Amino acid sequence: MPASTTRAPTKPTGLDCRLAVLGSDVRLTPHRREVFDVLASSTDHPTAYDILDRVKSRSPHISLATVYNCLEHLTTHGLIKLVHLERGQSRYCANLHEHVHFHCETCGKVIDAHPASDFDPAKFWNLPKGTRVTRTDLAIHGTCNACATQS
Amino acid sequence: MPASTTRAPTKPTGLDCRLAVLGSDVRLTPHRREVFDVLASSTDHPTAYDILDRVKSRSPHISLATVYNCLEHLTTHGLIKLVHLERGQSRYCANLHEHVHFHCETCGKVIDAHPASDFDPAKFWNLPKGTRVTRTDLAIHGTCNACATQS
DNA sequence: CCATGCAATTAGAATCATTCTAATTCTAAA
DNA sequence: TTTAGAATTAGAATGATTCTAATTGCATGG
Repeated sequence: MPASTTRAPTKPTGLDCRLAVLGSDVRLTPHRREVFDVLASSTDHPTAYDILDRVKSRSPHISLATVYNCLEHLTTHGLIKLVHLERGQSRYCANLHEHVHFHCETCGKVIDAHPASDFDPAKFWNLPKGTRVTRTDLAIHGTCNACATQS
Repeated sequence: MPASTTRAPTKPTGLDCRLAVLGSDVRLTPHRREVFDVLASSTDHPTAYDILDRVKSRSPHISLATVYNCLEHLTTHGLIKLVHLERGQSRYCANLHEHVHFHCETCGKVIDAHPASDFDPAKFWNLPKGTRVTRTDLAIHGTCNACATQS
C-alpha cells in the first residue's frame, strides 16, 4: 500500500485543540481516540469496564488490557484524570477544569462540582517549606438530593 | 477462672475519653484496643500490613483478618480514618482533627497538614441544592522538601 | 456451676481490579 | 522490503481485601 493513502499514521496528527494546547507528543491511535471520545462524552465518571463496554460498540475486538493501556497513556499525558473515590474500581474523568468530585454514598453517582471562585487548596494548609505540589484531589462524600428526598 | 479476675469484659469499659465523647457503644476488645493504640502512636499512616506487624509484637497470634475486622470496626465507629491516596494498600489514620494528607510521590511518605484557619470545603463548591455532605477527603500530591532537595 | 448464645477471632479460600507477560500485528522509516 | 519500535491482544499473575466456615471466649440465665 503506497504511503500516500489515508492509513492512520503513528506520528501526531489529527490532534484536537486540547492536544495542541498541551504541546506534547501525544499519539492518538484509533483506540486511544475512541477511549478518549467515550470519556469526553460521558459525565458519569465511568470505570475501565464501563469504558470497555462503550468502546466495544465501535471496536468489538478491543480488549480490557488495551483499555487500561489507553487510559494509562491518556492519564500520563494529562488528557484525562484518574479518580479514586473508594477502594475498588477507579473512575476516569475528561473534565480538566478545576473541580472536585461529589460522591453520593447511596446511589454511587459522581457529579462534578466547580468552584464558586478561584480556589487554591495549597494556600489553606500549613505545608512544610520546600514542598512542591503537583496535584490535589478533593472528594466530597454524602447524599445527593435525589437520594436524600427519597427516604 | 473466676469471674472476679481481670478478665476483659465485652461490655463497654475502660473506654478512653474519645469514646466517651462520641457517646457510642464502641466495644474495645483487647485486639481492637491494640490496633487503635498502634495507630494512635503512629504518624506514618500505616497500612493494614504495617499494623499487623506492629501489633504482632504484643499479640503474636493475631491474624490479618482480625486486623481488617478491627480497622473496619474502628472506622465505622469514627475512631480512625481510612485514607485512599493511591490504588493499592489503603492507609489508616487516628488523627481526627480537620486536616489533609500530603503525599510525597517520590518517597511515598504521608504527612498531615492542618488548616491555617477554619476551612469548610463545602462552601467553596457549587454543590446542588439538597446535597448532604458527610465527609470530605482532600489529598495533596507532590514532592516533600527532603526529596526535592536531593535531586 | 453449667448450658446457651452471641460476638470475636481465626485460617484459608475466594474475589476482583489491575498489572504483567509473551506473542502478534501494525506502521513508518531505512 | 526489511527492520524496529510501538500498539494490541489474551490470558496468567498479582495483591489487597473480603468472605466463609469453624472455633473460641465470655456473660447471662437457669
